[in-house]
Amino acid sequence: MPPPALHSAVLDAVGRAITSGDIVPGTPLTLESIGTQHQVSRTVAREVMRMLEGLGLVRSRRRVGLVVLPMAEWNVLDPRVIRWRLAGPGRDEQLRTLTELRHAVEPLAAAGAARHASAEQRAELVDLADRMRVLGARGDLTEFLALDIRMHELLLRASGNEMFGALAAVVAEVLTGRTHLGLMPAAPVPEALDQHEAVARAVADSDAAAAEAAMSALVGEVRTALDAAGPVGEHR
Amino acid sequence: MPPPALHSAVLDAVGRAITSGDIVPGTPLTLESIGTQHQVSRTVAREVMRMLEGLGLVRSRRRVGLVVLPMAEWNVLDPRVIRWRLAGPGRDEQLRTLTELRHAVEPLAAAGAARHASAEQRAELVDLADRMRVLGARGDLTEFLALDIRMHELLLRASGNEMFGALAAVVAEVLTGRTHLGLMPAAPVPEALDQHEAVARAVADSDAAAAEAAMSALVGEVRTALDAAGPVGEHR
DNA sequence: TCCCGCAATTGGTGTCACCAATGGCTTGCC
DNA sequence: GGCAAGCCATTGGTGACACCAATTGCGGGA
Repeated sequence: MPPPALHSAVLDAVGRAITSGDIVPGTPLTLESIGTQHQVSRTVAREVMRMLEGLGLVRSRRRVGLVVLPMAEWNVLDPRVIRWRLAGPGRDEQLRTLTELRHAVEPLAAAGAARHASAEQRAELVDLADRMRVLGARGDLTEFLALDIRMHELLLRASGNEMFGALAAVVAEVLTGRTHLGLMPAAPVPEALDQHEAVARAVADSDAAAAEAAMSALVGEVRTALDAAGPVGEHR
Repeated sequence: MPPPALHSAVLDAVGRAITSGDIVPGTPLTLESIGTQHQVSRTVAREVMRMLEGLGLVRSRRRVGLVVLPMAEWNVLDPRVIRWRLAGPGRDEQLRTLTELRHAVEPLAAAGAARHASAEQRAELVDLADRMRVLGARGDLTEFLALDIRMHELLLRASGNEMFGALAAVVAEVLTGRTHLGLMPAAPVPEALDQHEAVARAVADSDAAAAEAAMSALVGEVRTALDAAGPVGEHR
């Protein structure tokens, strides 16, 4: 329903080219080259450039053009950057680091949710866990994914800390990426279902310590599963 | 040395106005109004708008203009947003949530650094801790701040996880904000110096568990100090 | 030969005028 | 009173322009 939006298409193309490594850091681009390359006017190239600058992918310098920045400067927590990088090479490494981040954040967020969640939120969490079990048994991965995302988003947003809430988009990208990349088993393993239910229950019971432990176990499980499934990115 | 850059000044002004709450979510802006308000052409207003859109502060809709989004949509992890919000009302709440985020992330990052840091990085950490002790005793807050930032950035970047590294800018904003807002004691408390040194030592010794514990204690200290210092934002 | 300084070139920065598309709002018909 | 059609404000996109800073390369002097 939103019209294709020209500049966002160009942004996507250039963003992918940079994050995938097709354009090496240090390479200078020009508005002219972007414009002609994507059949687009100078003005929209400028807007795209501003957005890329906001994502930390490039820096604009006079007389020199847009220099592509090294990865250390990238806004690797921005959902767009995550999506691009999950689609390119190094997605295993990407999933590893993101899962580690989840391991740091989500247990504390679950504990926070156990303390601060509203009655409606607690009820929805339990309901979600139940429906996940049903859908998991049926093997409907896309619907399961939607519930999974919803549950983690709910937990992060109910944590009483907007910083955790801001990471909901990150987790959503990770989950969808993991599913679409075929890294999920055909049917969710029973442990995962149990752990989701344990988290929901602990939050519903306002048991912060239990919620934190359950969430920690859940993400830890994901971590070992990732290590077992795709140890492709052997580095050093 | 970078020229003042016109659009970034406008971005700053509008960003501050939104994050401070002067412009309530739902309010429609127009490029025209932004342009005339800041004596700037429509084109640069458009670029500013694109950046604000990237920060999740506004969404642009045809025929309506730019609608200011609710706080839940904001990119609260972006350093610019953090700086703006730390300068406005609600900075206590802001510091609380950011410190909680640090509590989640920095201990794990320290553990990672103990495993992955290079020899140079380990040496610099120990050196930084030593110099912090010297400067702390002398009471030079601004120099101390620089070392503090450097140390935390080093730890996050050496963690072996770029996601943690991306939070270095966030931590830097928190530390500078805390100092410039006068929330630091005239001279750093001895405990803080000890804990920084303990972290540096543990990382140098490749003792991940000790590094994690020391960092957890350090951030925990900050947390209780904040609670004690400024319980202004009594909410519920 | 080497270094310093000056000047030309290049490409971002900012402005302007214009047209296309769209969607909220109003008007008017049924 | 409800619904449909058309108006028009406002963004989306293009092209051309003046301006200025920094890079680069040329030339002259030591």
